[in-house]
Amino acid sequence: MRYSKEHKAETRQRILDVAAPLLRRDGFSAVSVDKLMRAADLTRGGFYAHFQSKEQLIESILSRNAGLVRMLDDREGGEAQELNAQALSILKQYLDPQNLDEIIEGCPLATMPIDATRSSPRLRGAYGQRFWALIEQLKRGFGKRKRDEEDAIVAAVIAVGGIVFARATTSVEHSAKIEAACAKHIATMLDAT
Amino acid sequence: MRYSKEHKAETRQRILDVAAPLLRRDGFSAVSVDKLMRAADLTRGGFYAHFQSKEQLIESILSRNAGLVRMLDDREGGEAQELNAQALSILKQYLDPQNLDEIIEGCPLATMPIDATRSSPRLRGAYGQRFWALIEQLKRGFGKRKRDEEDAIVAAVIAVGGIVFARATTSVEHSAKIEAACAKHIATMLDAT
DNA sequence: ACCTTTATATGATGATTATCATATAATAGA
DNA sequence: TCTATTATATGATAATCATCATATAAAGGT
Repeated sequence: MRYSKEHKAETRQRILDVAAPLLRRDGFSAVSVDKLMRAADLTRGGFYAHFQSKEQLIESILSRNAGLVRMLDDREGGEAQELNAQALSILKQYLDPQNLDEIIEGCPLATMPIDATRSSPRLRGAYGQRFWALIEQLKRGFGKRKRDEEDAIVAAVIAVGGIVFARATTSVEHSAKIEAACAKHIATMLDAT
Repeated sequence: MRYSKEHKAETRQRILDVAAPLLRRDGFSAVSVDKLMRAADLTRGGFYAHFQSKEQLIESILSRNAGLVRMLDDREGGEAQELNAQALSILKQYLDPQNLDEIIEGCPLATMPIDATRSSPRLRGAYGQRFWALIEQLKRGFGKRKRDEEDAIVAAVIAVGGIVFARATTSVEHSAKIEAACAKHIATMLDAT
């Protein structure tokens, strides 16, 4: 080997890190291999030494923990009560209008659901697994009632959906109202648990 | 004029009707002018006699009432109580797993939020207005409490978001669970109103 | 210092894109 | 029947796409 042992792995990682936010912002079809490699200070030719195809790159990105799922993953352990409080605090932060462009651009769940819907079963499956991982994480903090899972599903839909729809309008007033209503409703749900 | 007076208007309408489901299913960028005109049994050249640009066609489509908004629009009038019951029944139908591909493919709110997010302010504004129209319609049936609007927002996010995320996975079990949990939660919310 | 192996770059392919200029076809009014 | 006018079709442009074959460059082991 002529390049240092880690060189290729580092480059691969760099491609992933550079491509991920581009794909979230512009969508699967608007980000060409050429663009993303240029963004990583490389040229398109080398891409296929790291990934079999553009689809496989996207799958790698969809399969990583990121955005809201990662935020919840980073919680410390604790009793259900405490996990619940942590989740609530994270969801509030997630739904803070100040983060609409910042944090939120980093969350694949909120930025790629329709891209995933229109993609191959493979990619749709990868997205679905991440969404379900979110639900499982929310369940962790809940009590042992029958409606655990249902409440976790609804909380996930409200949190991520709130971002999706808040982003899909030009009215900052409407955006703020959507986020505030979603945050409040989640707080009510989690408090009542 | 050599063609009958209505001819051109009819053709324009046909283009809109054919293009709308294509755009919802495949997204703004995947539907070329060529494809959509062929689907309307025409050729790409004529397109620009009807629309200034592809963007303007999309704006026309986003501005029409369709999907869930139309379903609620078609309600008969009545007292708040009755409007509320009608809305609940419509939302249940909307969230019925049986309709995931059928009715749902027709709802721009559930199929285009991310396309809108990534588009010009003009298109994002058109989408946002339709989403807010849904919220206004849901408010109609509610009581006069302070939380009217907040509840309507949350109901809208759960209904449309439920469809968005149910569609974004390959697992029919997960899809069904998401839709069921969303339908049940909306029922609880509206009953309590 | 050099050679061999591997990472990246260059150049090319054939397909597809939005848009427009120009050509054709269709028919209402004369 | 003919003509003037308008709706649609054809052909072209320059850009972009994913992918690959081939060329170059980089540096570890000798």
